[in-house]
Amino acid sequence: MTVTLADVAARARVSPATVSRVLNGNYPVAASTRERVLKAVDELDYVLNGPASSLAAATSDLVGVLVNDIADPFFGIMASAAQSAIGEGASGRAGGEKLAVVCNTNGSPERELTYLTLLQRQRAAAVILMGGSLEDPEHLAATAAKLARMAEAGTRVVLCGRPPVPGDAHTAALVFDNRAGGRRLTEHLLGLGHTRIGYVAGPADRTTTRHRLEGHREALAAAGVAEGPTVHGPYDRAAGHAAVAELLARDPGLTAIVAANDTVALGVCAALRERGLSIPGDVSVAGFDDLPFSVDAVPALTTVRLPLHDSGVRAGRLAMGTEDAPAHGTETVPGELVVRDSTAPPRG
Amino acid sequence: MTVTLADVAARARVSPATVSRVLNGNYPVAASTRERVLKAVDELDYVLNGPASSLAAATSDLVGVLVNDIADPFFGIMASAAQSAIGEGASGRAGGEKLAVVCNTNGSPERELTYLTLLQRQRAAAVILMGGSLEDPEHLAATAAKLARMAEAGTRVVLCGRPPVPGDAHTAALVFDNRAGGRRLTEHLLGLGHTRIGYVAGPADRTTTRHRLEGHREALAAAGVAEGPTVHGPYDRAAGHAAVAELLARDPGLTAIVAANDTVALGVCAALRERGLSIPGDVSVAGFDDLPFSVDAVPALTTVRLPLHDSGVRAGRLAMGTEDAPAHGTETVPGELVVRDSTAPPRG
DNA sequence: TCGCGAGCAGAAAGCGCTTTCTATCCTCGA
DNA sequence: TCGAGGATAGAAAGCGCTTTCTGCTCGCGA
Repeated sequence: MTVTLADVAARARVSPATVSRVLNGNYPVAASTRERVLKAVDELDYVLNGPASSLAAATSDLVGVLVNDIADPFFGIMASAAQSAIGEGASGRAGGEKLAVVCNTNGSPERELTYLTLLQRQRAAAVILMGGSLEDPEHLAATAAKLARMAEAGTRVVLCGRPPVPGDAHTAALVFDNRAGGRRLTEHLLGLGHTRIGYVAGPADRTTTRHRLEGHREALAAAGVAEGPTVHGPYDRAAGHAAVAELLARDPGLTAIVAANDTVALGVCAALRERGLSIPGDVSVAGFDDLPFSVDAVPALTTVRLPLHDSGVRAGRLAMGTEDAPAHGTETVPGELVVRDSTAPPRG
Repeated sequence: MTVTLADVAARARVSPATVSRVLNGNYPVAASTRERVLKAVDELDYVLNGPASSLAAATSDLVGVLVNDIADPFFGIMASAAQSAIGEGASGRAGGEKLAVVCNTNGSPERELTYLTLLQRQRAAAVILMGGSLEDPEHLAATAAKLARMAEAGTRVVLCGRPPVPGDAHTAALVFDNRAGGRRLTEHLLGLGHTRIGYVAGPADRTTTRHRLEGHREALAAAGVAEGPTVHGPYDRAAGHAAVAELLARDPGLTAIVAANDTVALGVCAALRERGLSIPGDVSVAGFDDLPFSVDAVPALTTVRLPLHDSGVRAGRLAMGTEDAPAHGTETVPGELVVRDSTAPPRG
């Protein structure tokens, strides 16, 4: 029925052990023997049985990449970068081939845990968690426990764009400096002369949301400017679109709106236009992340650029063990303010 | 060290067989026994060993989703939809949990084959291939052979947005009617009065590219209008941006440009604006796919909407066996022309 | 010439689970 | 009261691979 190692061994007139060694290339095998084995493999069209080999070797070549929303380019870009870094890691020696798989949690804590368990079942070689996490203490604890357990079992754990787990010093973490980015963005607006600034935030219980918002407030406080209206919602266009009505209702004199991210900002822009307000003439708008489409928006979006691709690549390397973990386990990745056409001094 | 089935069995004072049956829920176990086992599982924090169980059962709970570019929302949306459909499939009986993993091929045939092999190694329960494929005969044959082999071994194979493999009647296929979509889009432009239409196509050797282009040409031929300049390039913004110069150089009198997809269209729009040309005043622009940002572009993009989400969900269900395959294995999924502000009658 | 170690191949013991086949215990119906 | 048969639980044989431990064969120095 299916071809097994033993079949190959028989055909090559060697023992199964030898075939295994040829395939894994971690034990000396005479060139002539190797050749004979390889020929048999080829002739029989043999495919290694992954589960069997993982079982025997007690390791697997799976690397899990967990993202909150795979349809969001924010995650897509990071995941793609990580995946390519992981794929490249393979190019070296035989057997180094890792299967990077991305799992979509949809921001749901249960799914996150489910995927983690499934990955744990598979004895994944590494796991990368991308993007902000929920701040629910219970879920945080559950996740931390699970990750600790996995790390203990030899799975490398990497955090990318998510704050490090408090107690744990063993997982490498690349965290985006959302707070500083948020601060800088608002400082830019304040510098332009805005004093009535609305804020469309992400879901209230996410780290990313909180940090960006805190940065915003820091800037406001430092300048002695009162905080404007804030609305929470998901990280999508519809949320931005819907938020505008509420923001304007709460303060019709708003001259600027900061959005949770670029996607939300696009929604804000659309809603503003529908109301006949010009950008940045009537209202300035700013986003976050600098996603690819942001430069093409009209007007082009002022935003904070995050090194999504680079971080993804580094996360992938960390997962492969190709790159050393940052000094204290955690490295803060700064964002860069990108000023474009959607922000300008307030009218008058 | 690690907790095994036997440990749980010992603690629950039953045989390993019984524990296995409780966990898989496919054999009658007395309620009291089950409870005892579950308690032991919980107390010991036992996690099933995936490889071992896959080996013994000769199946696994992995479902592979291959996409060309995970950073592209076109794929992100489909993959996300498929993944949620696959996750839901689990909700029923215990043990139905499948791990949907998305693999990024970057449009590279080698990587596609590599991932397929890796999935084959893992004895994946199903594989979904998303998006157009390369038209290289050799690669096509290699892929077809591999898929046939996998199907034979019990892996369900689903194609989504990719033409069916010629010889094979066993794999379900959802194919987008790119040709009809392309035709309709160009008919719309012709109806508006355009006769000098440029085309920014995708990579020359992809099915998606060819079908859309053929539809375009059909419309042109039917109307007796001569074909305008065509430029090939990747499916990204930069390609659209770069193509404009060449298109205009070849025919400075162009009144409309059709892009391979919305992302490319965005690049076209940006380049047009940089040259001081207005849209649709000077040049009409049309895209394809109706990605989320297209409605927010200024002007909003005329495009062809593909039911990306729905198709993804259906592909997921097909992979789970939750939905019956279409009658002849293949189903053609139509696109819908969406007319927005980026197209208008040519000036004068 | 003999012995020793390097170099290579094989034997065999699992890895942790599933599943068939068996054994046991009841519960009924006659 | 006895036997048949349903309902559960256990024993044990693998699933296909990796890897340790052994064993053999040479080549070379003494």
